[in-house]
Amino acid sequence: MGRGKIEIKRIENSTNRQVTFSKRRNGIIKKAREISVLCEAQVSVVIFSSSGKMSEYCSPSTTLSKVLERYQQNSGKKLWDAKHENLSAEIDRIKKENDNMQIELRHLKGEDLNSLQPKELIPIEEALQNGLIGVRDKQMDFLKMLKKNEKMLEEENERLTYILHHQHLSMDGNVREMDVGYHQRERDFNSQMPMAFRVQPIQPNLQENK
Amino acid sequence: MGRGKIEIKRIENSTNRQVTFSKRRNGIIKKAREISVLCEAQVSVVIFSSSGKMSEYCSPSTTLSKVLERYQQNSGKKLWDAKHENLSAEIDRIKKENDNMQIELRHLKGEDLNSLQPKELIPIEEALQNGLIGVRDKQMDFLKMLKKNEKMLEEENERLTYILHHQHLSMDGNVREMDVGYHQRERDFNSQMPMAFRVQPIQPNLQENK
DNA sequence: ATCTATTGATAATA
DNA sequence: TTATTATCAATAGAT
Repeated sequence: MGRGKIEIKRIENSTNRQVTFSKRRNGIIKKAREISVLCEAQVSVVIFSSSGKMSEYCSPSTTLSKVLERYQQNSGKKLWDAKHENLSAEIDRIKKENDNMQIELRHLKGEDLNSLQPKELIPIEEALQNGLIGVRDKQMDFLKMLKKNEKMLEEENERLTYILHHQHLSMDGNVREMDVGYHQRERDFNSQMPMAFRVQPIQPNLQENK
Repeated sequence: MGRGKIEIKRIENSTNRQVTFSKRRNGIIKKAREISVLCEAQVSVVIFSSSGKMSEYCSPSTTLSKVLERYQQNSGKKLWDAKHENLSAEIDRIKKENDNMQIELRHLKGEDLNSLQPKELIPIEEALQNGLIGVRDKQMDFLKMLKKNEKMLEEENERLTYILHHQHLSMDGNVREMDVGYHQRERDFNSQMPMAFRVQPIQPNLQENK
């Protein structure tokens, strides 16, 4: 259909090829539109030129996603399942990990022990003992920090009291102003100290045995 | 193109519509094939008739999946991401659960405690103590079972010894045959007992404190 | 892009 | 569905 018949094989002339692509692509999309209207068909067309330019057509009654969904149902072929399966496999893997940890946690909390053999209780007991040792060591560390902090504060207090006392002796300054100065200094002292070292309102239970 | 021009609008006659669908579908697929060859284009066509019959064409140099992958890259549109996102969201959810359990486990094992405040150590300590109580209770249960089992065996032994003794007194039977009979009876006794109650070669550590 | 001779597609029909 | 064929539509090559 043109000034001469052409063989259906690659058009060597690049310009011709591009021109022909444009014309035929328009033709295909027009045909797709027509069959959609004439026959109530659902059509999707995706075309990439050799240079990578994309064209598409999709019937107005649908979307490419819907067409492809239907394609998968109809053909049984899988378009995206490689990816889906990867994701699903990962989910399974993580869930299994999850279950194992859940079991381990329950055992450490003393639950579901009936399914275990006496032999299996030993490593759990050891883990719990080690854990308890670790936690109590840490609590002892905190206790030491608190003691140290307390001592520092006491010393600072002493120092400040000493200064205050000397100022009382050496001049007739306003006592209320001195008081403000004292609190200011204390605030600075605390704000330079890392959180963990400050006096906490809550005292953790630091007894070795309850 | 035909015996008469037609308007591009739904063909009311169902038979005509079906015939026209067939012809035009073939036409489109032929055109798709031709542009693929002539212009080195990558084409995918999916057509559903109004009756639901599916037809497809895809350039031989590619697959529908690849075309669609390219489509997504090129257009930025998302074809399957609803599903992907569901799966990805689940993965994220489970991973988070996983991480939390991992942290809990590490804490219970006395690891990574430096990131915790003193206050946070308390529930961990309590959990460990409870766990230890649970495990040791279970071990005590096993111990009691073993003791009970031992006692039963001792009593049975006593009984058998008694019988053996009486038989020695009352008749001149072959001692070796009696011995076989004794072992046979013991085997029956053991095989009727659940696994957990039998004497285990490994003795769990049942001390309250190491 | 636009033109147009020519081929190709297809509507009506069987 | 397939075949025929008169017509219309698409397009190859030229501009």
